[in-house]
Amino acid sequence: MKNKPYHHGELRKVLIETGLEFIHQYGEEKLSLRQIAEKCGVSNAAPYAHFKDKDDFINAVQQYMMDSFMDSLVTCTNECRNHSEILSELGVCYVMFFYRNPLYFDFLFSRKNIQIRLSSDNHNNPPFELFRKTAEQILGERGMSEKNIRHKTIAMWSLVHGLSAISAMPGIDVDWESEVRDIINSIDFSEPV
Amino acid sequence: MKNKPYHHGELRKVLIETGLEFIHQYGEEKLSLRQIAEKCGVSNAAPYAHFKDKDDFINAVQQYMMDSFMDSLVTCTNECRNHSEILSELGVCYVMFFYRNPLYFDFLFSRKNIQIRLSSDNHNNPPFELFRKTAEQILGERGMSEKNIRHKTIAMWSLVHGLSAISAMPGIDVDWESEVRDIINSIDFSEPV
DNA sequence: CTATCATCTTGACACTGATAAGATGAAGTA
DNA sequence: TACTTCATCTTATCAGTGTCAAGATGATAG
Repeated sequence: MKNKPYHHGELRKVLIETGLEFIHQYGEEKLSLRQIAEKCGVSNAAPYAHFKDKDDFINAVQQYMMDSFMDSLVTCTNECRNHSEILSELGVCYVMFFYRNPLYFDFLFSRKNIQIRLSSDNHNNPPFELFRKTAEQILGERGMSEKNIRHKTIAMWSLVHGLSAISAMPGIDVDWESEVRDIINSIDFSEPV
Repeated sequence: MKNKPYHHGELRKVLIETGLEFIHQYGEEKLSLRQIAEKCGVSNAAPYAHFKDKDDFINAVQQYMMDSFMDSLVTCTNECRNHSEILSELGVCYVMFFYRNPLYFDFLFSRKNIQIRLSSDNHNNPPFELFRKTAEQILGERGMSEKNIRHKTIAMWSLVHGLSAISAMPGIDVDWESEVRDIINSIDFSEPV
């Protein structure tokens, strides 16, 4: 039980977690590095020992959040027993994550943040990569052409991503999860046109 | 040719247009009201005669941008000659708007901005409303059930909205428009499952 | 010609991100 | 033990921001 030791010990980690909690409640645009530092009981300049600037800090928080998002997606695919439903289950998991954490959506996918994470061929987007791999496997087993697989994959991810955007908007309080499942299942992705 | 008259004349309009141009180039998060005022040749407090605060200004710019976005969508539906293709053409128009103006996407649809525009039943979203009306008309003509229409409509809008999110990401330089058309057409929205 | 009042300027305030200079103390070295 | 080193943290300071109060301007109406 330390009583304010001069060296915090795990300040970097605590700063990130405090920032994450703050964004969960108030959103990125309200975040001030000085306030986060104060909440952690350190001076305003302390964070600069661990982060180059505010963008660097925001980036670290985003990395942290992206990891937790990816964890829930991977867990979902591992737990899914019915192989044929894995794509739609992955989609529901994706959407519900942002239904539960609406303020995360803008933060994770805003152009300002994502341009750090996307390479020039836009294939360095972790959730999209997971989708792509899963979809290619499922659809490939059914003998779909490569071009068709690509289109279906992008379509499936776009649908899910767009549903997430809706889920992150204010004022949705119906039984959204079951409707999301119905919507995703209402589109047949498995057959070529 | 006025030489700096004390009263600008149409400052409000010029501020909005300057803000729009700035966001087009640099994005919302870089925007400073003082800089916009300086670009317009007025003092830092001048905007406060026309806007309550920065949020109010941002909101006005967003309204302006939303109107121009809606204009291009409505024009698209009016110009579409082939009735059966109207939905997919509307989708392509939607997506390509953000392909041409990537920084507009976050600005128009970020939770921070959109919560001003969405009522509690989330049916006050102009582009979604246009989609809904169009889809209900097209799909209704084919005798689809009401529930199915709702699901297909949300699915179609989600797909298009998600594709827009991709289009607004950096590093997409292939022949995106034709691929977007293929992707949208690869999904059959007209038949119930 | 005068009064009104929206519009604009000046000057100030608190807050922010950022940096420099110095204080602290943990960990290694003699 | 005593000394050195160096990442970590504090204090002080800077420029830039949103915002407001007080006052200057001048278009417009009476």
